[in-house]
Amino acid sequence: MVGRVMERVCLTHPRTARRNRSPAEVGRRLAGREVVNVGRHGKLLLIGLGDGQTMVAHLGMSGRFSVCAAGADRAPHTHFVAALDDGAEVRFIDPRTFGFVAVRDESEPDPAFSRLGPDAWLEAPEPPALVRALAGRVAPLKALLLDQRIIAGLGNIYADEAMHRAGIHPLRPGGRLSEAEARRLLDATSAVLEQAIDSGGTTLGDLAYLLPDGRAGENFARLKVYGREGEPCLSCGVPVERTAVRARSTYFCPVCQT
DNA sequence: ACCTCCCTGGCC
DNA sequence: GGCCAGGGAGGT
Repeated sequence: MVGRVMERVCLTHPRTARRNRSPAEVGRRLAGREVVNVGRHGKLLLIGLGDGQTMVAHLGMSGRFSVCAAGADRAPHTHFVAALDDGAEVRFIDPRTFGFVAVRDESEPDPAFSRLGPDAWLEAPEPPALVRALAGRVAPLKALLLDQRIIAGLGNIYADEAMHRAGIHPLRPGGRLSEAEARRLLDATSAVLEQAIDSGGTTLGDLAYLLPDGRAGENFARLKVYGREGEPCLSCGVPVERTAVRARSTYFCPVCQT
């Protein structure tokens, strides 16, 4: 993708372009730009365009990117299409429109983009730093793991998986995590993400998430607790339980996680 | 620091 | 026909 030029860019849905003034503005500012580098911070995809410009995208709940031939059939809910100079098209498909595609200039920083904590995969904190970040917090650890200002990149599935792997209960007050537990949690986070990445990500039954070539990720079969309410814990055999934290389903083993 | 809302497909 | 899924913003 690096070195490709987005010759024509078309956005149609106002919600997909909501981080800028209009779909037309995003299209206009991206058209003709070359992809200089591709990065990521937490759940934000960062496409460097040079000259202080960055294309920023978030998949939200149901968004996915597709890279295909320019003439290929267009899936429903295709809200962004960029025609590249090699004949391919990059498309953003997002039924629920929780995702977005934006363009920003470094000279006009958006506060919403600058509050992210360290990336969970690329720059995970050391245990003492995590303990400090959680000090005094009484909110359940699960809620704090979903707070992108503390650690960026964990969503509902991987937060549950990491806490299970670390043997820590999701309702534990965040401030009551020892340094040893913080180390276990960070090691677990790293292992859970590595496995998910190696597996191509977690495609659920709704097929909302797919790889850019259309294949499904294989990580669903490797989940230990998420979506397994009532099924035996793979470590101890006790039924996995489900509760709600901040209106998010939270799966855990009542025996393995303390 | 918490609650509500946004949005659609799939499912009961 | 109504409910559920959930990342993040905004309001209280």
